[in-house]
Amino acid sequence: MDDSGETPPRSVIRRLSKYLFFIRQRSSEGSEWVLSHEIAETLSLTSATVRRDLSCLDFYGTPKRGYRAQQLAEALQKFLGADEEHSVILVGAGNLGKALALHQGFERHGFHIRAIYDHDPSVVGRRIGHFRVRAMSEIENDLKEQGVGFGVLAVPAGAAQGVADDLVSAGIRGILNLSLAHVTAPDHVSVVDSQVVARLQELACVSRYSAKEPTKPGKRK
Amino acid sequence: MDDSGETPPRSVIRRLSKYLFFIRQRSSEGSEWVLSHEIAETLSLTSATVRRDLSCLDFYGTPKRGYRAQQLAEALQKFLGADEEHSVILVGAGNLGKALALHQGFERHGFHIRAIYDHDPSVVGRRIGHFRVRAMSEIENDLKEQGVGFGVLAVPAGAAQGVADDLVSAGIRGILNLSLAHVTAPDHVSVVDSQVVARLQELACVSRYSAKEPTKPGKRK
DNA sequence: TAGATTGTTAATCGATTAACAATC
DNA sequence: TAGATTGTTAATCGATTAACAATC
Repeated sequence: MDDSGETPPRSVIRRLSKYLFFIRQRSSEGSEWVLSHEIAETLSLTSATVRRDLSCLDFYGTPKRGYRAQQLAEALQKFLGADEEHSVILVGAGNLGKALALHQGFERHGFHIRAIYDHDPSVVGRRIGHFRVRAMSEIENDLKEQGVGFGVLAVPAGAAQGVADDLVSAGIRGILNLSLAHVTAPDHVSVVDSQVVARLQELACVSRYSAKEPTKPGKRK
Repeated sequence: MDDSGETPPRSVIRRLSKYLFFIRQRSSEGSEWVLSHEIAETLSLTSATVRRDLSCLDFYGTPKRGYRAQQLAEALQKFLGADEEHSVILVGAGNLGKALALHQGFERHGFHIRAIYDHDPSVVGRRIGHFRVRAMSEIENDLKEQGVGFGVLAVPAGAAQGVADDLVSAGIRGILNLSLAHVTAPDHVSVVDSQVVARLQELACVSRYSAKEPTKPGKRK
């Protein structure tokens, strides 16, 4: 059943994105139908989890046939907002910020970088791709004029919370935090973390422990 | 008590990294002691979670004083392997791979990039910083000679699983997957995901739903 | 000592999964 | 129809947290 109104947990949202990715692929290969246990096997899950996750959607499968791939993809896109265009501003024009600005991945998924900002006066005005780095002080006005959605924090850890506060008071809708600092915001502004180095550290730690337990049948896939 | 031998869940490992980050900061500011509820408040957790997490360590606090910052930092470093140097190879010399190679963050946390590989013959041999891109076919020998630890997948989604398989058979210890594809590996090789665009999608989805529920006292911080 | 914080147990909460009636 | 898969309930599992004895 459709629990409209209830925010699904992040774990579910994350899986739904993966389902969408897989189903688009299957659909482009010409499959008309997809089964819950096919999705599950591909993504190392159980079919019960897949069916339960899909029950968030206002879309139903057909016993014995499965889910219509094309239509399921559309329902997922709509639910996730993956069919919409989003505006993004990038704060921090260091190596990381530059890389993101030049990386095609954002555009390809509907996230359009509207501007890049930096604190450092000697960086303001420089070119990065087709952008010219703007001063932090311009954020507030820019957002007012353009009604921008999300802010990406590619600044040093020490500066992250301060910048986040500025973005919040400028009316940002959500923050993607790439710094190692913990960033908080009021309830109406979501914060999502994405730190490559932190994931590497996690990998190093996980692998050191799994190496210690020789060949215990693995719980962690 | 110290559960040595038990692999701690990834959620705990992730938090422990954050504790380490915070405690180093506190320590560098001159604090001799840290309290569980200080850590908790800073990171939006409860003090019970912090104390329970820290009980994985072979290190104990002192009732009424808290934890010695310097020593707790050392215990965390040792537990997480954050005091060790790690070798990493990078597969994929596109925009993302280039950015990581030039980004100082890896080095600064003890992850040394040993080599960069690419599938495309027209890219092999090119310079990226002080690296020269190597051919995929050289991975196996290189790993044998140098005993490399972790592989970072910065390749297109369609190529990810294939490259992962190659890394596994070459004896890699763990894989950091930056592609949108789901990647699997045998139990003894851990896979950790880190996809910036996926986190942006998550943010867009979360914020769209939190916007709908007007001012219900927020569960999600 | 009195008061506060730790380490840990037991209770709660939420997420995953097994199982099965409904159904094509 | 017989067989297979969905949607959903109930059971299980694991993670978080409240609560408190131990202790400095």
